[in-house]
Amino acid sequence: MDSELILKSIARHIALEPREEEIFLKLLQPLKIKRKQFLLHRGEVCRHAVFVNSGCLRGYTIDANGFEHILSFAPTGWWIADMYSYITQEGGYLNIDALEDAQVLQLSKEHQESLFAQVPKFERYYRIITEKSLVSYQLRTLDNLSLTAQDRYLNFCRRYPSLINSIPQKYIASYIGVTPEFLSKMRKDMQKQGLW
Amino acid sequence: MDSELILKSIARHIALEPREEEIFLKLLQPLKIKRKQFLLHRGEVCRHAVFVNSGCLRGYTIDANGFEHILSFAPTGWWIADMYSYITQEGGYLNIDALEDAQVLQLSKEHQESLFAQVPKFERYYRIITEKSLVSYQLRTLDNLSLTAQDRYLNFCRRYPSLINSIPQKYIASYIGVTPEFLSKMRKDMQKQGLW
DNA sequence: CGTCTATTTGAATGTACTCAAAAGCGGTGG
DNA sequence: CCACCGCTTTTGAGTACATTCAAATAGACG
Repeated sequence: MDSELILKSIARHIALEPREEEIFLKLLQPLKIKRKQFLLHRGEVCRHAVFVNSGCLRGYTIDANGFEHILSFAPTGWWIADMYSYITQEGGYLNIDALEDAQVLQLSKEHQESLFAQVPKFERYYRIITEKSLVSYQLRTLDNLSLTAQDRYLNFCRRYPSLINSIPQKYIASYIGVTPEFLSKMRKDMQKQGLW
Repeated sequence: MDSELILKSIARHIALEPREEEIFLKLLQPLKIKRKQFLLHRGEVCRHAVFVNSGCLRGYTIDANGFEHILSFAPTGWWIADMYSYITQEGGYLNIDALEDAQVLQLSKEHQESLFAQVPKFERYYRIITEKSLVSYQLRTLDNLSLTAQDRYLNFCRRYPSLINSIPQKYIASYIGVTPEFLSKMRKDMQKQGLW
């Protein structure tokens, strides 16, 4: 199990003693996922928070007309879960699958509670990363309210530069809330305008 | 200072001893705000998280064309802040003002840290309410990606029934991401269709 | 009661979508 | 190693949802 990345990620927010690191690592369950494989289907209970050691996952819904809408990408170094379901332990609304072969570390809800009991500092860690995630969804909400599709795309490129050339364009369209056809046309226009 | 509501609100997530309640309440600073009065201007540092004891506040941005976009309402019993600014203590992007005369309790960032040091349970409380807030922004993001304006309005009515008849309609339009004119037309259509 | 703000209404416009089809690209097997 | 297949991207024409701008009406607060 490769634990270097996750420990580094945690060290940015709280300081752990070797003993505490050990407690934490023992609660994690490594898992390999192939491209297109599902970690979670809508309606299931999300029993784990998942840290991505390598590869890239996505969380998305399917609407009444059968269209996919991507809520989040989780490239290397990110956490992903159906937060609603993880918190309530009721059936969720997200599908989670892999865009590329991936290696992840899973932390079950029970193990997380056990972790909080043994090493209360982790309450702080998860509070802080939840706060940061909250802020990014707030910014995204404001983007959706105030920006044109073109500006949302430019923002996406600034925020996720590593994804632009590593995932199919249609997923970016789905994330920013336009059709793949329209994103294609926008990009063509942007090239003509020299914005690209 | 009226502390009943905030204590009840906290009791839903963590159990406090009388001593701990006392520590907490001493860190709060009560404040009265009149309608249209600002608690925070964009660019300022958000030094307090604010709990609304009575009245209603809103957080919003103004875009490049001068249009307001409401990120959040905070009716009685809710917290509000410019989370980005509160976390980083750098200049924020939100304006916060009162839609009605309000009474609030302010918790400064410094006092919050002091609270965490004295009563670590509060890490848990703020983690949990941040998680819930995160989920609601995730749902809102999915609504923005997948629903028509009419369905976003219907969702708003289900989620904030108390606001529908207590705040000007144009603020609801701003929150769901349409112009006031269009919301007015939608409502008329919905009445014709008998959806209302 | 008067004034200021919010809401409604209508016509013209624009941004993004739908549907259909062609072109491009990448992986896999022969 | 090339050819084929499936998936992604591009292109185009027609359409729909929502906006803009302007003006009239309604409503709320001092």
